[in-house]
Amino acid sequence: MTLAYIPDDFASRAHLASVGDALDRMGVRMAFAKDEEVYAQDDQADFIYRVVSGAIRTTVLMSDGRRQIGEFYYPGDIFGLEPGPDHRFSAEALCDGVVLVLKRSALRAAGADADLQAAIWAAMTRELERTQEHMLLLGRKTACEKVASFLTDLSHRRPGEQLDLPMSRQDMADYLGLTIETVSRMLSQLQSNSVLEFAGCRHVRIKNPAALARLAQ
Amino acid sequence: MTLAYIPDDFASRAHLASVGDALDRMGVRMAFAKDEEVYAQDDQADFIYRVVSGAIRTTVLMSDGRRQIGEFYYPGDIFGLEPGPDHRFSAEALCDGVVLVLKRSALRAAGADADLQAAIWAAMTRELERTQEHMLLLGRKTACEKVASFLTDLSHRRPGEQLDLPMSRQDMADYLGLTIETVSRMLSQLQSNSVLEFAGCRHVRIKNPAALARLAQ
DNA sequence: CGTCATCTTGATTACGCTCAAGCTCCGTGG
DNA sequence: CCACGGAGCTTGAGCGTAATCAAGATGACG
Repeated sequence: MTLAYIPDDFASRAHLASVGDALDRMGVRMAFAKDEEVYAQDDQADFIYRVVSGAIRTTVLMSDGRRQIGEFYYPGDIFGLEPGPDHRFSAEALCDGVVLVLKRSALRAAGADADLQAAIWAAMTRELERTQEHMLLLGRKTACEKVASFLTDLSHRRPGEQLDLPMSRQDMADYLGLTIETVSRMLSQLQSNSVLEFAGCRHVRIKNPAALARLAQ
Repeated sequence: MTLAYIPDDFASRAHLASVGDALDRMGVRMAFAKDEEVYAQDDQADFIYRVVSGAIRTTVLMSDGRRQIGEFYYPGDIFGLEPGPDHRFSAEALCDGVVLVLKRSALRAAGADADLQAAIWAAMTRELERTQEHMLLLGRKTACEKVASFLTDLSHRRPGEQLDLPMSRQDMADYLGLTIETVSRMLSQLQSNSVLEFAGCRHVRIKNPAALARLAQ
């Protein structure tokens, strides 16, 4: 990890935070290389983070190496919010990117910046909603529904003509509770059904969003 | 649902909340019958709840009837905490029981009751930790590991010589992302391996907690 | 004591996993 | 610019775990 940018009057600005995007003004920009760790499991949860560019995954490991991905985060998303004192998941960069980092104590010291507090509260809300939706997916959906749900969700979070996938098939598999082979098969099947069209394995166009949403249940 | 107990000077006491258990003094006791709904999916999340007796499950349904149970709550547990404006899951009584209910606005009006705030924060922390552990279970554990994890967890939350299960096999299955048949088979297997001993299908004794914990991974 | 929901057990099926080749694509260096 | 190499992806064959379908057994309650 390398410091990409530190505001020159970081400390003195803290108390001025009141309007607009406090994170932008108070935070420190840090660049992360692909697969670099932003924070580790059991680290103290002293900071909050926002993705500037690139993408982030949060993961938990079992002793035998089985892995579960908790969530993917894209530019604009806030992550690292945990009410407890330490992180239960680790966070890593999916690809090279930049993250804005803000110490929680600085946040408290700055007092009630209404906008920032609202943004954090909104992020916690989204976080919980997504986690609960993820539990339903893991517990009760079929492989096809899982993959369709994943793509539908991603397309809503990253609108655009073409969807590009910053994560590997292994990352998708560990997010969906599947194997890479099953993920690959489902994607191939969706392509042969004319729901998707791939232009290289990391670039998809959703040809039939309605059908995809239907398959996602 | 029936009102079981309303403090006679409910309103006047609110501003006195400062030490001890504010929930006890400010909350309203309500009795729920087995399978009765405490709150519904998409209800406004205006209240927080604490189990006094009995047990509660939170559930989410798919359109075709598939069900996922988010969590079980036992006496002393706080539930219904959601940062968003409405509930994503519904909550129902597993068996007849009593729940203490406190309106959030009353909570805010009462100001900073340090003990209560700390209890709520601790509950949110536990909630998130449990949810993340639950995701790992749903996504990456085998049927046997799921059942063993469930019993190990339950035994820690409800210590005692004998463990009694307030939920049906269907509830366990919907919590673990399995079918009732698989749950039943795993329990039978654990009994034949002398890890468990049943005295009726709702009462278990854990004969070998170490083995159970090992199977839970 | 009888009835019915709930739970257990058995037989069979199927979905997704494992193991095993190939293939693609991308970066690298000649 | 193209050949090479290798990680990551796809596809195939066979298997295994858990689901489904189908009887029975248990036990709670009137």
